[in-house]
Amino acid sequence: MARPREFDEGAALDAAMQRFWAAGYAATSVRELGQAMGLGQASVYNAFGDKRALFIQCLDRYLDANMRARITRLENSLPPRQAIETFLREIVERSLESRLGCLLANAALEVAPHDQDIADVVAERMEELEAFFRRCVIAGQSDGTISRAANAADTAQLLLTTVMGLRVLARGYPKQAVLEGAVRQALSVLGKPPRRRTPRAPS
Amino acid sequence: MARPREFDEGAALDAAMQRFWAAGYAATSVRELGQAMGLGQASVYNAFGDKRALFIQCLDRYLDANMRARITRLENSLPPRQAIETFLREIVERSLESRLGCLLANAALEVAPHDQDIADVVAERMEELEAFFRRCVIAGQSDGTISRAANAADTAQLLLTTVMGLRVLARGYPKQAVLEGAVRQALSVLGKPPRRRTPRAPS
DNA sequence: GTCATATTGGAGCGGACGCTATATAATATC
DNA sequence: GATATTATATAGCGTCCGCTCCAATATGAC
Repeated sequence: MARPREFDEGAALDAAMQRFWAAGYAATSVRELGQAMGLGQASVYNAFGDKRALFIQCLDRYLDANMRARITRLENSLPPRQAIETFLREIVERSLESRLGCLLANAALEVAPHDQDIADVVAERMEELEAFFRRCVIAGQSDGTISRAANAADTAQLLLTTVMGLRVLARGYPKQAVLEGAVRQALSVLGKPPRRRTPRAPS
Repeated sequence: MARPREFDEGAALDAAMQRFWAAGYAATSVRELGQAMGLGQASVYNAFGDKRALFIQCLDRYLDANMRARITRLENSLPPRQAIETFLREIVERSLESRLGCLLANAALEVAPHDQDIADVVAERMEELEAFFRRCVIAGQSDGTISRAANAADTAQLLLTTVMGLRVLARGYPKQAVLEGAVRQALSVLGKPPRRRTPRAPS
């Protein structure tokens, strides 16, 4: 009953996401976004609302495509301890490839303190990541691959904090030795990795 | 030989620093800065150069007055393990008081990737904080208050990462239980705190 | 006091900002 | 094919941006 869109909304959102990711919210203009998306400004506003609404859609898309997809993939394909280890190691890999860091961390610092809606999204997703770590720790303690000495909630909170810290370092102090050392030491709180197939929990 | 300044440069820098700290670099205009500093724009440019130069001066001032001063104070007044513990606990306290976070972390995410000079400052100061933690860990291992099981460099890197992560959470997910749990678990890598006055190192 | 120098307030530069109004083009329905 | 509806392109709205010019003002050196 009307003229159809000439562009792929998903691809356009991806392009906008990349700009916000690289340059931040305030430093990215709607004109730049439109250019990156291959759209005129009118189409941007027509399809996605204003700049803030577009940012929220980009943030959601980023989190679904990156964080949540990674959680699902690792949780379904690896035993819990390895899921944690792989999660952190993948972040180090990405951080050494580029200085983009993490759009969630960037948004948490730049936008969340001044925008309640975005703050809610950020908090919700951080909680989601924390919950993933907590599930993994508890499962690992059950199957004997993670020490029962450490409190699961505390460990999950440290892992969340470590991820966010790594993302800051990725943009501001991207030294391989630092990232890898931090991860190595963070993982040490899980206890020594099991050498046998079905090791006993220490206590 | 000329008309003197009518304002206190330090106080003006402090006022500008607060604005950058709270709102970020891009989202703070020179007009706002001048207003907060009690200066006309001409005086701002005359005394501090352009916006970017002013930001760098604010960042330096922030780091000297906060990070470096704290390092010096703790290192001179406390034994090494307590210096680490107090550093982290003070950050948690500050994070629960306000959502300001840390100007260094904010700058690392927002500005460093696009400005080499600022990136250099950021990296330099991160290295400084890392070195503080490393000194403390090594000293604590010498006096027996910190376990020798953990690698000192790795531990310092984890502590640096934890600090940066806490600063992200402060702005985006400021839950007391999360901050405290993360710190508790991060400190656990130092080994159990000594109960006796002069405990032995474990090995 | 005179002069040279530096600071200050205010006006304003050119340009980019977020966003919108309007007019045209393209489609599904009937 | 006429109509209703949406998408696109262009132009432009008012505002704020970083920054500068300029006249007025206030000091130290002589």
